[in-house]
Amino acid sequence: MAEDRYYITTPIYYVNDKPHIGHAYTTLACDVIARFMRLDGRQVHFLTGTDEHGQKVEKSAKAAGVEPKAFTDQVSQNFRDLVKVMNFSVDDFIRTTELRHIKASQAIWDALVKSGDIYLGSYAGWYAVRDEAFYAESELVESPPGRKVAPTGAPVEWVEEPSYFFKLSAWQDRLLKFYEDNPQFILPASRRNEVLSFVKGGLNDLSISRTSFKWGVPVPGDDKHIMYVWLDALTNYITAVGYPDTDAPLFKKFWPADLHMVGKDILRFHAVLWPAFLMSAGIAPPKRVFAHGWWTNEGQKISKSLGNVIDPLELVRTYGLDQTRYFLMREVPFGNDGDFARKAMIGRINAELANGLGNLAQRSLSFINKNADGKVPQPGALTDADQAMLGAARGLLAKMRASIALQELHKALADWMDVVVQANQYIDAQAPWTLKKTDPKRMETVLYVLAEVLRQLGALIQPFMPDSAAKLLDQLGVPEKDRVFANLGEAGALKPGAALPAPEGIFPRFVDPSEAAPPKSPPKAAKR
RNA sequence: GGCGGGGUAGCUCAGGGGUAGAGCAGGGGAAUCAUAAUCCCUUGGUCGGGGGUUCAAAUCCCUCCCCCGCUACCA
Repeated sequence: MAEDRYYITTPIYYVNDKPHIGHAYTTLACDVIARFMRLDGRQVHFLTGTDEHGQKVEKSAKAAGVEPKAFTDQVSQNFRDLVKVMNFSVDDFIRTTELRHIKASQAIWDALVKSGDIYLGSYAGWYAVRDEAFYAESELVESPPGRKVAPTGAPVEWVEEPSYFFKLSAWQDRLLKFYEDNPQFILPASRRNEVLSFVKGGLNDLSISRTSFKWGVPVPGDDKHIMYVWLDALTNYITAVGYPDTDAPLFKKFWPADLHMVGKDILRFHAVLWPAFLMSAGIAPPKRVFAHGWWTNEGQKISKSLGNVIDPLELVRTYGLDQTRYFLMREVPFGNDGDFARKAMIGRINAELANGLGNLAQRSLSFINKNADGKVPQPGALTDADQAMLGAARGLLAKMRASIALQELHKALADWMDVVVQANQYIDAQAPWTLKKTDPKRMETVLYVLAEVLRQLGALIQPFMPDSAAKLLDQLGVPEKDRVFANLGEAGALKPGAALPAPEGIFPRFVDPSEAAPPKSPPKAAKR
């Protein structure tokens, strides 16, 4: 029996960025899981938000001539807009500049102090003014020989500033034990290995305060310091459920979180620092951190300097919302890096959505509309073929549930697609258009089976493509309240005789504008 | 350099001692309910190179070549 609650989070996004495909991808994966869990009967808390502190924000605000808070009010809106456009079903949107978060951050700080894991020391290192960054001794390069500079070529100087430290070094063994006791804390497994070897290599204490700028959460009792951004940022996950009030209803219900979804670039902060902070503060660590991969654009690494950043809003405009959601979840084994190729996108839309599910629904439903009086057909005795078809559709939930539990989102879609293909094979093999003339009763049975299969397919695709799934279920006359997974299988089977609305297309083919009307004879350049 | 993962059909990848697989692409055919969508059949690979163990190796061992990830404090 599955637990009836589920807490899932995205990272909080750094407001200095414009939302790009990476942000959309992370939150989309969470949205799919959150929707799946809700439909599967769980109470879900789905959190996203924005990280609004740090030196870069302070600088950007200054450059824009406004106070940091006014600046972040403005830019964090971009991320709230993304939530709307992508149809993300978030339950809470947290901002690190909110009072509740500042209180929570200071509270966890106090808890770390109380546990004896914080001490005052000084942070020293090679600092490059030009890069505004510290570099490790090992990162420095000699150029020209004898003179050490940053890998970026910037000159460095040795600087020291007072800083509070977290005794991370003391947590190595406890972290390793934690990983060992919770083998699925880090997924995919390959990432787990990386983290393990990193921790086994030894941990240094971590500088967790700064004095060089002001835009952050003040360290309790020492206003000259602000908290290190990562300690501040990670704390959002408990802020949102009521910390420091560990008796708060949300906290008691939802902590520890079931899943922190993150990009592979920030895995370590979540898989090493965060559990150490939490355990030190006497709070249970989350159950899982999943690190997903990155996208390339037509085989090219994405970067601002290359100018090939993918704008999710643009994708939605061009290909449609559900098509975009489907492609991102379907194209790549979740966890791996993937390539966004226009050709692949169009291929998926047309082959799987338009020709696969769309056409299956259209041919089935319009046949019912024309030949079964526009009502749910009356099934007779089921043949082996019928039962095999129904069995495949009704067995889908269990398969998809198993995949979603391990964040194998692509696998859930592959299993779903298998049933779409099987249904197209079924309709061809049963040929209701022939049965219409030879055995109308049998035809009704076949059509009923098809309608039932479509109902399962529609319900199960809701987490991935909410709007399109709703259209399909509308056409099957399934009331909104009956679209939860508890109604899959025989429990919520369609009632023969129920009137069905006239069907209409769900997924149009994507016609590539650049190929739509090829010129008959390419105009030859006039030579003269 | 160290640790880890990988190199299998044109493309993306699954398989992991016993007659080489899937999807897409390519070729042929059937059907005409449907968004000209669908279905069936099919071409195609000495499984990175070399060596070894074995009755038998894509699969185990050795070695070489190539690719990718991680190797601490920028979100």
